[in-house]
Amino acid sequence: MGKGRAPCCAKVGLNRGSWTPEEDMRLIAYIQKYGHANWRALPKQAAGLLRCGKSCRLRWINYLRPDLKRGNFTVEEEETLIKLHNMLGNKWSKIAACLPGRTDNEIKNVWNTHLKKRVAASAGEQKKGGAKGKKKTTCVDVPAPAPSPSPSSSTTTTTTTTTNCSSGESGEQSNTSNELEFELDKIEIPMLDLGFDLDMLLDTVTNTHCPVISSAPTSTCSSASPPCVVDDDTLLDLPEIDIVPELWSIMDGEGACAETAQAPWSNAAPCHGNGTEASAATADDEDGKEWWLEDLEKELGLWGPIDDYQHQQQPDPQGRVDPLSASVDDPVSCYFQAGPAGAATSAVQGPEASAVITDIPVGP
DNA sequence: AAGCTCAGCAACCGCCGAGCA
DNA sequence: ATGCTCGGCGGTTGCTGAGCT
Repeated sequence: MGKGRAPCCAKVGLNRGSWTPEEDMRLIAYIQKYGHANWRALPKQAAGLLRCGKSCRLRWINYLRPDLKRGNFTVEEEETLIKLHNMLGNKWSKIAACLPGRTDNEIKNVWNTHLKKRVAASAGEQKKGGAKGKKKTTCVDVPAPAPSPSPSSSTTTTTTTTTNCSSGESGEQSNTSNELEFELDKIEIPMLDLGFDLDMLLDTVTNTHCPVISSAPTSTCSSASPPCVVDDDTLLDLPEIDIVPELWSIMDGEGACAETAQAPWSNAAPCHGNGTEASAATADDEDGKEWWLEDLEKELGLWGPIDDYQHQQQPDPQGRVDPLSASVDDPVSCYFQAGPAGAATSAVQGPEASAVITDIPVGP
């Protein structure tokens, strides 16, 4: 199957590399309005979004999705990840299904950068002077077969994780669902603040559908969940992105979404990494609904007073200028130049204040 | 202060399975 | 039954910033 498949996109004329805030906003705006039933058609329909569908999908799933957690992994999450990896191997999507708000890419990165070493160290300690010359790149990274339950009796530290340094992928792939259930049954996973138990995990792993996610106020638009169903009326079964209505006014130019969409999940702001800025944001936001946009703006470096933002747009020592600054003809760029926070605030105060933005073409 | 190294992360690449005509 | 399209997954790459010399 799938042989002779054409590239997902013609690589000519499409942007590559890092996403610009403008592209992010276009993607968000489009998905908010039309959903993402067809990733490949999305860039064509979202005028001005010169990205291949795959790229859009990845960007959405890994970065723009509103139900993403941001910030460092908690200790519980790390331990959960370690144990799940021990059971599942490099099945990042399945692991991600059990870590709400975390993406497979993020998990993969965390594993490769942090946990792999930690587990390696733990395994080294456990072996107590055993073979010390482990090859960093091959050991640990190899998916470990489901270990014997005995080491898992300890519940707290990562030393319970066994590391299989055999080469190849012999182990993990052999796990059947039944075997997995068997193993899962015996392993206590510290999902203390994740709010779900082993049964739920079991369901997650066997069904590739995480009840934790689905039970959350957000929809199940994680990378491991079924695709959102798009209906022309309801558009999609994904959480309404809580872009401030003013932004929609700005984007649409016609105030199509001017009425505040009280998203059901809006009160359940995802866990921000360090809570401090989140709490500050929500404190400033009386409705508690603008956290996500604020967070996104912060992530995009767009957050802050206009002066600050404009200051950011100064050429760096290498003389590089943010592309947004260079494309002042683009109304979207103008919007970002002015700073979305300021623009949004202005929009609240008066539509004419944000009149610089007339339209972001997000429709087909 | 400058250069170098390394860790972290976002994005890309290629393959696979499912679904459909 | 076959071939194609599409979404999804896992591995890898490359950029960037922080830390070190």
